[in-house]
Amino acid sequence: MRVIFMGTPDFAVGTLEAIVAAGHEVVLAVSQPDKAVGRSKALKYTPVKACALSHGIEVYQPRRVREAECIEHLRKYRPDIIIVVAFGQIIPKEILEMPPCGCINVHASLLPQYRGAAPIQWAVINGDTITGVTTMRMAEGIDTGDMILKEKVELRVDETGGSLFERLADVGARLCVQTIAAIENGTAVYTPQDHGAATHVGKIQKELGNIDWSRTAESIECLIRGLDPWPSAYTRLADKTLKIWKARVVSHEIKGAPGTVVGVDKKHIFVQAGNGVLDLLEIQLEGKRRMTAETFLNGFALEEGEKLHRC
RNA sequence: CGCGGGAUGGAGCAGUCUGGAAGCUCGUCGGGCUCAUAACCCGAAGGUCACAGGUUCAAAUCCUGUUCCCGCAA
Repeated sequence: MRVIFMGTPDFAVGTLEAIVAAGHEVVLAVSQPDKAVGRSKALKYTPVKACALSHGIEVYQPRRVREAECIEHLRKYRPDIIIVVAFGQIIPKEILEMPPCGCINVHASLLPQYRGAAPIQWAVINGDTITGVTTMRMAEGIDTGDMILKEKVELRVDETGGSLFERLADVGARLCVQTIAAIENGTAVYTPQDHGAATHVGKIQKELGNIDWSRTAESIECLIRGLDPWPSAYTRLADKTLKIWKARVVSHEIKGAPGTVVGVDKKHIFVQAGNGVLDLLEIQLEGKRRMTAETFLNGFALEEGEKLHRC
């Protein structure tokens, strides 16, 4: 099939690779404009752009796909199908109706749950035990289209946003190729979503990682994993930002006010949460690199009774 | 040149302001204690103080340039 692929971040790259590997003719890759990134503020290709170029696929980076000029540009490529994976812009009706086989989206949740921007992180943050990937034929609303294929994925106890990202990206790539095949040979079944059961999740705001120590130890631990590797859960220590990369719930005792360091030994930092105690296992102080609590304590005199607080 | 922090034995840090003998907490190795130990005690090895210039009788420390790492911002 003649495919137009629309996507931007790493999550979409595997799917693009899989479509190419499946032998489809990707006639155009559409990605968001390159952005200045990193300390040097250098412009960087989006992951999808980099991948497309390495396959010799033409790349198109409109600021707004809904503009008439962009829509007409896409039409010239006469796609049979358009695949959209984490593109980052709303696709207008004209494009949705353009290809004969429709616009297919790969979404990293079990729809109708977690419609919206950051389903992966939220599954971890909410402590879910199961999530998955759904492919659908896109409709005008956000993630409201009829579902085609769905695959469940179980979350591990140490699942992070990053690890789940990779796993779901793999599943999504495979599912997308299967979906295209089903559409091509006419066996695709389109199942409407139960709109009444739908839930929505928004973009991850950095501020979400600002730890509220009065919350339960379990929910903080899930937050830490969900926001790893980006944007990370953090708190404040010695007037500096302290990122927390890994922690473990060790008890449900209350020994002090939320945020209080209730115990320190050579390898552990015990912090009071709302309903129990968290052992901080891997942390990163502003300006320093990420390290285990043991390593951190070799050079930092952390005293029991010290307070961690919101920024 | 967006803002800021940093580079010191294998790891994490102090020392830099106020130049003048390399320090702390660990790890490693050897020995001791112990039923035993990741615990404790004793001892040892291990560092061109990121790199390149400069100032000085003397530079980890002051000046100039370079490289790399990290936080913020995007």
